[in-house]
Amino acid sequence: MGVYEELVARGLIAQVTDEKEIRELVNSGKAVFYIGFDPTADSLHVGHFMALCLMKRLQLAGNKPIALVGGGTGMIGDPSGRTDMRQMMTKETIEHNCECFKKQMSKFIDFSDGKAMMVNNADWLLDLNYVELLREVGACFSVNNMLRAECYKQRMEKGLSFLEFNYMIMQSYDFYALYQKYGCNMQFGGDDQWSNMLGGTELIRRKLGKDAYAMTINLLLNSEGKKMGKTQKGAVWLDANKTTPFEFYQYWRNVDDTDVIKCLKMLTFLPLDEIEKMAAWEGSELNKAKEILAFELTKMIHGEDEANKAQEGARALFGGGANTENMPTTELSDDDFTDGGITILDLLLKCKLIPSKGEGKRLIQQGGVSVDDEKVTDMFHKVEKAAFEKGHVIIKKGKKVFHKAVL
RNA sequence: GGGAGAGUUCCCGAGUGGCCAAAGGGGGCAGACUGUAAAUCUGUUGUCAGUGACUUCGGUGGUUCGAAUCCACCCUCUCCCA
Repeated sequence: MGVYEELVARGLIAQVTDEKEIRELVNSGKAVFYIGFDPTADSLHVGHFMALCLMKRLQLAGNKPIALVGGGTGMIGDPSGRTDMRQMMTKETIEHNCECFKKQMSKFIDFSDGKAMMVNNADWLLDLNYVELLREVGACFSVNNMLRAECYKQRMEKGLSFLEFNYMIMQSYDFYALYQKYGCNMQFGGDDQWSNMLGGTELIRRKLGKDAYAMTINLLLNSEGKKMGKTQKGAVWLDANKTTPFEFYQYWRNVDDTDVIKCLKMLTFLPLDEIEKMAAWEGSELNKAKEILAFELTKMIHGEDEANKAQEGARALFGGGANTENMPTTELSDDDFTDGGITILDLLLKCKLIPSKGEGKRLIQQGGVSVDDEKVTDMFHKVEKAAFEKGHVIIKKGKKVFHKAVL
């Protein structure tokens, strides 16, 4: 089985421009491909991770990846699939984010000995001259076609500014530039990028008379059709400071039954036949598969040590015993105490477990708070300093959120 | 440039002088049931020292005892015409 077949079997491939050509190119390790990442935040998230995995898989098969950081396209903002305009970012933010991306990427992809490259499209996009650009590529784009692009559909109703409309041209130009500079003959991206990518192949064909290919990856959607890797707090980040390894582990440990196998296939490097065996598991047995998924992913991103810690921590907490070692922790100082104690509401607030006292009261009234395994029923409850004699106090919010407060 | 319409709480969306911290839905949070799952059911969902006070209906002023609601100006967006 070649890489291409494996990608198909894992459910990663969404659309391709020319299946036969691409299969041959990829399987023979002759592809020089790029994936673009726009610096919309200071950390990569799960969606990016999937793209990086794909890069890795292809690299292992002998193909050469180019990771493109969108220092230039980030100045425009991609309107694909969005209903409103992106907030414009300052140059400084973009540059900062690019740096963060670079660091994270080099953890996954081997950039040594020219096995892979990292480029920034700011290097060529920012120097473009408007009139020259129009004369060079403007004639190659049909506004009629662009307006028909699926990814702008929503924006045709709510409004699309000229700024964002140009995003497709910038991305197409990237592909065109990379083709000429580095012989990049293929582009990968999320399925929402399809029209932008076609813009690039079209441009290369028209300007250079050469064929280039595009392939999109299925977006990681859960059974309800929503993008995975998002929580109510925002994205699940790869940066340990933004999403702790434990939180990261828990996110995957808690995916829906219906999504486990799909995630294993799409995100992990476990052999397909192993995953197929897990697919036969039923009922609560699936919990084992979820543990494997959570462990594998945490290992890839935060290393084996962190993955072990997260797993042990989770097992201990949910298994009954209290392993407090890797729990999120808040340090309290003497100032937080009055008359030798701290009220439960202040304590929750201090640990950032509640955004307001009103919410804290509700939690307590509904029986969602425990301190050292004792349910708190009184909203004026005071935690005495004596409770900290052993060094810490364990607060449980709801069923799954544990927090340690130390003095 | 001319004309029409819209902007409400996390999101969608009712409300058109006092009974409005603002219907309904979604989402979130908590409880029950479970497998740290889903589905379902229940409660809850502006802030605070909670029989009360304070801030919130695009912005700024105004009318009024009283404004999300009326008036003026401004900003943003959509649609039609050029």
